[in-house]
Amino acid sequence: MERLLKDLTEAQREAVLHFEGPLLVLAGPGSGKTRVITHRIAYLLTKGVPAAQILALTFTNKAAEEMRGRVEQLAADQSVWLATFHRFCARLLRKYAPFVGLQENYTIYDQGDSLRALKNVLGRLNVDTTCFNPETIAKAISWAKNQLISPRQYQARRGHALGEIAKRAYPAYQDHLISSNAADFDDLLLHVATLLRENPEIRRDLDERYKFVLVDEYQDTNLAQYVIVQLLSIDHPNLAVTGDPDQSIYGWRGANLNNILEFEKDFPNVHVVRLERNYRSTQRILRVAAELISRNVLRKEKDLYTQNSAGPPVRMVTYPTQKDEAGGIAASIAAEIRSGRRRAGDFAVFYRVNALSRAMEFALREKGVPYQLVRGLEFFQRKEIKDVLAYLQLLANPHDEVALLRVINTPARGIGKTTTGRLADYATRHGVTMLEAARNANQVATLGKRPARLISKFVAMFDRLAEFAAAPVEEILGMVLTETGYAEQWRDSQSEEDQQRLANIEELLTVAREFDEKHNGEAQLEAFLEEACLVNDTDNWEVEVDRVTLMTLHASKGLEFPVVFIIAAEDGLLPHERSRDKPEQLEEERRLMFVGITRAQQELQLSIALYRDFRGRRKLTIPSHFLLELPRDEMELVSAGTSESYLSEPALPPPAAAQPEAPSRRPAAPAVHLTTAAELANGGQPSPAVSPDVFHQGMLVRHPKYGLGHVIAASGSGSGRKATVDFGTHGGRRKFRLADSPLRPVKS
DNA sequence: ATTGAGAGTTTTTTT
DNA sequence: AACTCTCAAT
Repeated sequence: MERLLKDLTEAQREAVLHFEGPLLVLAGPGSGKTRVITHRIAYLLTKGVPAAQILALTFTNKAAEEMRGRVEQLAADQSVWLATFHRFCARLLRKYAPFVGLQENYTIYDQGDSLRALKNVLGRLNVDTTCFNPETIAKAISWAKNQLISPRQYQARRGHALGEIAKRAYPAYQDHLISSNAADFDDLLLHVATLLRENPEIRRDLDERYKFVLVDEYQDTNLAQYVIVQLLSIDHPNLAVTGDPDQSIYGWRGANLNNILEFEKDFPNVHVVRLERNYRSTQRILRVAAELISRNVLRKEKDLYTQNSAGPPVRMVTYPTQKDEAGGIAASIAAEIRSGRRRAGDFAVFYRVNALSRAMEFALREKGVPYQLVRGLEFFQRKEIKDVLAYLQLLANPHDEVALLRVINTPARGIGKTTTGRLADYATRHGVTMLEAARNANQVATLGKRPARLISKFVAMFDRLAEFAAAPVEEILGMVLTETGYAEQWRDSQSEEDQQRLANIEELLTVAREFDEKHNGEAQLEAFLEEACLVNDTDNWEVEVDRVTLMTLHASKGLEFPVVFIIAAEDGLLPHERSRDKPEQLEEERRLMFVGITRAQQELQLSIALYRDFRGRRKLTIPSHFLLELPRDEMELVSAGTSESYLSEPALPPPAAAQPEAPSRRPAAPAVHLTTAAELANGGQPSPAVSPDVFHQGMLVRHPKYGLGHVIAASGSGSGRKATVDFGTHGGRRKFRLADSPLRPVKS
């Protein structure tokens, strides 16, 4: 107990020591929020609350993982259920699926799958998609689900064309999901909310079971999540939520700020703790942040303060072009590293949209500064991965229509749109699944001889696969690849992309093996698929690695860095042009900038470029309105000169000790891109020479200046051997005389 | 049924 | 600039 409380401040202790009854912790940025949650869990455990009665919900796997780690340190061997909302719901639904019209082996559709399903439905409904694309309709349906509006309840607002379409599409889409025994992301929450609402005895059981519910980032909850935690906290109203209204940046995903603003109305006897002291940033940074956020109207006043030092002024830099911006930042980072004052891992660069990362990447590469690029969805969204996983989906759940349609002609086996359309008709008319329809291909009158034969062949192959459905995941995957010959189409290909696809499939096999090992081979196929779609590549981001971090402002939430650069603080980007019309959206953009600013511990630089190339054109920019709202007395305004000065900055020398290469899980197309130590060696000692003959077509190679590339072609021998190498976006294609080139093979 | 050229899009994306 | 989707030709 002593140990638990010793490092806590008065306010933090107050939150930790709160035992029963509702608790609201309003925690400003850098105020030790995670610490409060983890310590509170540990405290509950020492008070004798069984671990099984504690449920802690987060929004990201990363947050859940981090908390798990910290709780384990405080109270080892106590398995508290710490999960994301979606994972918690997914598990619960495995048990209670029949109550909402699903079976236990239901499939989870990710965004891509659900869009596919919607498109199928729209096609069958003959909906005119000229005015509204499927994405827009999907958004409308998703919105309805987040509002817990069922297909039957859905009403279009008068004269709203989109609403009229959604009113037709939503019920059909939902029927389609149910008959496919599938749930989309929104359903995971919607179904659980419905389950709890409509089954009082189940609700009571679960309320009893999870006596202590904790929710992190409560400001980001949507109505469905709100209802779920409320319903779990009626008999045992020990709901403890933490959050910061000023850091709500997911309104566009249905998050409702009122959930946290009105928590006190929901639980009149709530105990409120405010954590306003900041332990992260300098006074100046905090003041800039506070000043900015004070412009928001829809907000609870908060008093942010810190006893940290004042720190240097916040820099506000104007560059001539985006190239100068990227080059200037890269140069100053390189200079700081060279002087030994900072390490690469101390820096982060944030931007509003992913497209802005390009120039930054290029500049860092040029200066030899190692970086990691964090991007949202990547690996599990790739076509080749989704294709292969679709086979597993269908094995786990034969009702899954999206999976069947994806798989039936992949790789191409001559079963086209017309044929699948006829199968679908047959399935609807006879009330069977499409797989069953395919099984009866011979009886489908509309089908010709050849298509029927091809389909039967496919079904036969699928049945052979089905025999392995209970095997370890890696084995199933192996069988899928063998039986379908899916990977063969690329095996002999010369193109770099195809080789990447192969590497990605290899990587999937590795992921499967790791999964099997973790679960002693006892794992369920569904669990693997659940992981595949509920996991995000951002989870792969590594704190430890000594590299500059590049990420969107959204991705930066919850992190901190000694030095932060926010680039492109320009009108149309920050605030984003699509947020300009509505005041509440504008406020969200302001919160987004607030989040970015408050990530900085010691130094902060905001910047704009006078000219920016975007979507293929160069435009004269307008500085962000937000910049006018910052206190000038805390800032230093800099107008950076022309590009010449940056270009003459020398590149970084190679690091003293070669750093061990970070374990990049996805070698071919990592979501977290890591420049390697060798890429750093710009002008450094050459690595030991290799014979030109070891290079061959398809090989992954590394060049000190251009980074990783693939050998497209290689010919000749000995000192005359030449190769063409593709370095992707930044280096392009280049030819080398191998004997004289600094190219080195990369073992993969 | 497959392929390729042209047209149309374009935020953020915890799950 | 880069990507996806559609439609028309093969």
